[in-house]
Amino acid sequence: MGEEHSDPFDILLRRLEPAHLPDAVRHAVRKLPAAVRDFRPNQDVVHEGGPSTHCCIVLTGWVGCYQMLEGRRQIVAIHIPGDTPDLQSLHLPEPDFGMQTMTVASMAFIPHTDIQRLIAAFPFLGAVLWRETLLVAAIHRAWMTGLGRRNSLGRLAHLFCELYLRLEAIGLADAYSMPMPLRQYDLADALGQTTVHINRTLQDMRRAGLIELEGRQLMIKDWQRLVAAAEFNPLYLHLSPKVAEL
Amino acid sequence: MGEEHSDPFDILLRRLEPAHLPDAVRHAVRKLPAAVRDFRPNQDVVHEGGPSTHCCIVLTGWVGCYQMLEGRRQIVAIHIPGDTPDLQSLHLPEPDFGMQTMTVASMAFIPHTDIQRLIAAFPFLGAVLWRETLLVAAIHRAWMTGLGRRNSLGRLAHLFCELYLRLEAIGLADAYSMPMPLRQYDLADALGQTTVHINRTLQDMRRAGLIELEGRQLMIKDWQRLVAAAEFNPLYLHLSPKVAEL
DNA sequence: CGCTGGCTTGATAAAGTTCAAACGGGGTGG
DNA sequence: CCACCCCGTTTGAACTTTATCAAGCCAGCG
Repeated sequence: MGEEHSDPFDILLRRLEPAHLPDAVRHAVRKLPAAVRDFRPNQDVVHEGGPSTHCCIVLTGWVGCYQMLEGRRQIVAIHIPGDTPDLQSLHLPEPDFGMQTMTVASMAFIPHTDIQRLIAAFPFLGAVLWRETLLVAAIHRAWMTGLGRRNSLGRLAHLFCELYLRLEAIGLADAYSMPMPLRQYDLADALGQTTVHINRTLQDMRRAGLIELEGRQLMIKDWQRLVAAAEFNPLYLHLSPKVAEL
Repeated sequence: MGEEHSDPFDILLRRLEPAHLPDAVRHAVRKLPAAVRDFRPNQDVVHEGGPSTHCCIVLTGWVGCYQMLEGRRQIVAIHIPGDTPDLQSLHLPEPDFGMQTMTVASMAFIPHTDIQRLIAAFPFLGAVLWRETLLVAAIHRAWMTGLGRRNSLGRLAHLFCELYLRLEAIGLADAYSMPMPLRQYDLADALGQTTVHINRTLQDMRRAGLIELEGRQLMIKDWQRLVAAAEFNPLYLHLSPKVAEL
């Protein structure tokens, strides 16, 4: 992984590319002050408690947002490079969830004040960031439907379909092959089940020839049947139209 | 219910009161063109398919947002008067969910173009509406955690706590008594369970002295124990501080 | 070589679903 | 005014899915 020390905003701007930000905005974004921090896996991303003062961008690695109940964890979002997991803190500074790395990861932190200033100067950027938060909410809704109405296999299948398309959109997956750094207990906590049951369902999926999964790499063996098993409709991801190809 | 024919924006502005919109903005909002429509219960709120061109405001009654899977429904949001269920359509015009009235209801519809114009003129209004969509997402997260990690009683208890506070905030509930127009099958579809099971759990809650529920009216008999059973933390609703009183 | 973290297996229990039928109250039409 | 019907609720019994508990496995690493 020849990780060249590039501008931390490359990945964000790539993510926002479909919005066709004007050059002026792109340049202004690049001038934002970003504090980059590196994390180990399973490390909490803490803002020293209290109201948030920064937003973060995932540069590399995967990050999960979660809520805790007595002894139980629910992962409410999984973020990949280019994502902005806590943009909501701009207007809801009191966080309602925690963030945790799922892998080795690096993140950039940008003060709210600077983002606000930029939005004031470029209202279009505000709209683009607003849209980002709406996409997160759309994914939340799809997850709710999975948690409420899909069985174990459907939930796993749906998550794999979603993550494949999201990774593919940023160039981190291709040819039905993708990284899958999540542990079985992460999958369990994202899908509202136990590790044991996830393990058994994964075996079912392998036996059914839907997927191959080993060494942190997931291969989708039969996209059509996986989509069918998931009752997956990519609409909610609002990706560029070329997804229709699949 | 002496339903005076008042300005459709009263309820919205009341909802947004904590934001302290300047008078100029309030007046501009009131001048927005609003088409008011009345609905029967269980009626779909259709935008004639295709991309949305309007946003709606719930004026009276309750409205649910839902996603369908083969033969199964998941309610992903419940909206009460003053709520704006599809603000997200401003930036994600392709809807990823349907809307359905849960009661007799009336709604106001406002063209995107007019809202966009107003946001351009008053960026502060844009921020306030953005925040509204973030609140919806925060509620989504709380629901996910319930769907994934709470048992039947916890889910019902949590929903009742949430709805009580939301209704109380707009003056539609008081003294631990609130309207509960949702049918048991609505509760089931919101909480990812079956009507039969919801029915049995409701009986448990009554027997435990947590609630009284009859004639579409819910009385919370023991707020403290209901909160405990729900593991309810009102933070995510971002209501005014006086909620701390409870 | 022995630990550790994550994966796998088995047996048992609990929570929730399914199917089917009955109940009950409010509204309607004869 | 009564009978009926409809919609939502309630009940029962059998069944599935998923959780729980506990132990074993296995590969990579220090």
